Amino acid sequence: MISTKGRYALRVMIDLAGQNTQSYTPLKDIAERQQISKKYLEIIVKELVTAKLLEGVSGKNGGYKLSKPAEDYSVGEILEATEGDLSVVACLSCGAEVCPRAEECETLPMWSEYNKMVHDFFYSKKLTDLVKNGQR
Amino acid sequence: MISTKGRYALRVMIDLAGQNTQSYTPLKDIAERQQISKKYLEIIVKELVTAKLLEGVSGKNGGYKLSKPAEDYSVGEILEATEGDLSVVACLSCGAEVCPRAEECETLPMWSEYNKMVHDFFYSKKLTDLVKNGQR
DNA sequence: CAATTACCTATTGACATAGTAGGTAAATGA
DNA sequence: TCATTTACCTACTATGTCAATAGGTAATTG
Repeated sequence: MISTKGRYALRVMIDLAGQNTQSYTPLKDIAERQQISKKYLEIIVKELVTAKLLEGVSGKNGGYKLSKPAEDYSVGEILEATEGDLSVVACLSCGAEVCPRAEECETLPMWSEYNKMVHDFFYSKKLTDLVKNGQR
Repeated sequence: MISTKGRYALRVMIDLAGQNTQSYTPLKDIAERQQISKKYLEIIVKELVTAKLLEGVSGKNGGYKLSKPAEDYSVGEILEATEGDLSVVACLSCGAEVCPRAEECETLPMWSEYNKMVHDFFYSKKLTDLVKNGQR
């Protein structure tokens, strides 16, 4: 289940993709437009900055902007920055210890297949695909 | 993320699919074969019985058995019985209140598409598909 | 009637989720 | 220089879920 964190992150990115690409947009404006608590967004946006998906600047006329062209973002990278690993089962997570039953596990092949499907879905989906859908 | 509950449920079902279809298999045996705490399995199996996927009988020679032929089970129905709704975002869950932003939501179409993909994946996957994979 | 089995209620510790509260640091414009 | 605006930082909290464990009762059979 995708949590609000990842979903809000996506909405922030979509919002920023619709703004002027040169100037910085204050979080306050985004929070108002998206109807999301600004305080909570601070946490989320911070993670996006850490992941280098956004740039932030303090002070008057400061705010956030995309760190690359909107069409270069996949939904997958945005979700992973906030939700962490997109793995669908624990034993396929990045840092997971190797399961001793892996060889004989009857369900592992299905989980791998599912994992790949989910990964491919979100990485082939681009941020700009969403903006277009919304404007229709 | 699929939790242990759903994953264990699936392994119980696979285990039972490999047993005699007429007799009842005690949970103790399944727990030993699958290396899962019997106490924890009790909770899971109970939900499978409630969902009519399994039949249980008390007493000597009692235990559990499938309530229909193995090939008639989809992975989806087993997961939903234990994990609850397979919905990938809160606003697409069964009993969710209608989101007031649904009309203008730029992300909803993608979540719907994702939801359908996940649903189709698990409902087209059959219990017997897994057993075959494991025996290979 | 004793053994075996399912079935039932309650509790626990650890962790995640979805925030809130109240500050400090940096940049700008007057 | 200084007030304002903004990001950035640390800490806290309430609620809920996960993954079990504990200790019973009820049903069935030999």
